[in-house]
Amino acid sequence: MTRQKRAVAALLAETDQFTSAQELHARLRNAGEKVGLATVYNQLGALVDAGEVDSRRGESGETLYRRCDLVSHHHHLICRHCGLTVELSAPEVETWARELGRRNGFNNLDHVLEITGICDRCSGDSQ
Amino acid sequence: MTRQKRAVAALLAETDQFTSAQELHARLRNAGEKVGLATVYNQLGALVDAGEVDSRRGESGETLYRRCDLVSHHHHLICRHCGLTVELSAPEVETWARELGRRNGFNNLDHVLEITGICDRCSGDSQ
DNA sequence: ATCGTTGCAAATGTTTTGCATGTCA
DNA sequence: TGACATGCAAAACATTTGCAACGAT
Repeated sequence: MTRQKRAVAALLAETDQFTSAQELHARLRNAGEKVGLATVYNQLGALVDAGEVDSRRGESGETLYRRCDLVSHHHHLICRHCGLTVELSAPEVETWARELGRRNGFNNLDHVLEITGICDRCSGDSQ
Repeated sequence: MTRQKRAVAALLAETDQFTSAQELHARLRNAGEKVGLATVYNQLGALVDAGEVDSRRGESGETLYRRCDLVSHHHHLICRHCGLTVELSAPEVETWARELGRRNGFNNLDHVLEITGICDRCSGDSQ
């Protein structure tokens, strides 16, 4: 358990939006933490493998990371404006996806579902 | 309407798996077509904007392209082994996603759903 | 002391861009 | 001809890797 490991974990714990490795690294640097970019990538990869962090690809191609609130399989509802993220359980969709895959002759099914929109806070604002 | 434009469109027409720009370019070259990589990217971008081609990000980070069969909003069921792709309409999921977003105070909802699995052909094979 | 972690710098791979050239209409 | 498409080479990114120095236990 190194200082860098702790720093990355701590930053993720207080961030509830999907964030790129580059940005997390920049924030750590700004906060005075001396952490290498490669280490940030390393840690994020490890945390994803450990199931403690979710990752997804942003539109611009970078990988975005966020700590997991739900332990089990879940989906995200994400505000396109401010990045606010709500984690969703969706049993109906799970069943539906598995069933539909099976009906098409597929095994070993998995799926990714992501809902995006503008949250009420951002809709309300003049933003 | 240039020769290159036609070549890219023709290749996409006869390809029904998601394919990277790099690979499409390589195939065009192998087929004797003289097309620049930048032009392939250009064309693919234009076709995506025109709604004639779907794009998604592969696991390794590149963008994959495939001609659209369905004009309207739809989803994909993709074989992780051979890349076989089935286009799906899923009204239940559309409604569900919109409703769930609204219930969380989101407007302007959109979503992405992708189901992956191993198709029967690939399951059957020793592959 | 040992062994995994770190972090720089360089490599990798994809996509974009600048700009001179070619080509369609 | 005149505007736009092309395509090379170089730039711009995100990410990975090699490897020597470092630090936790």
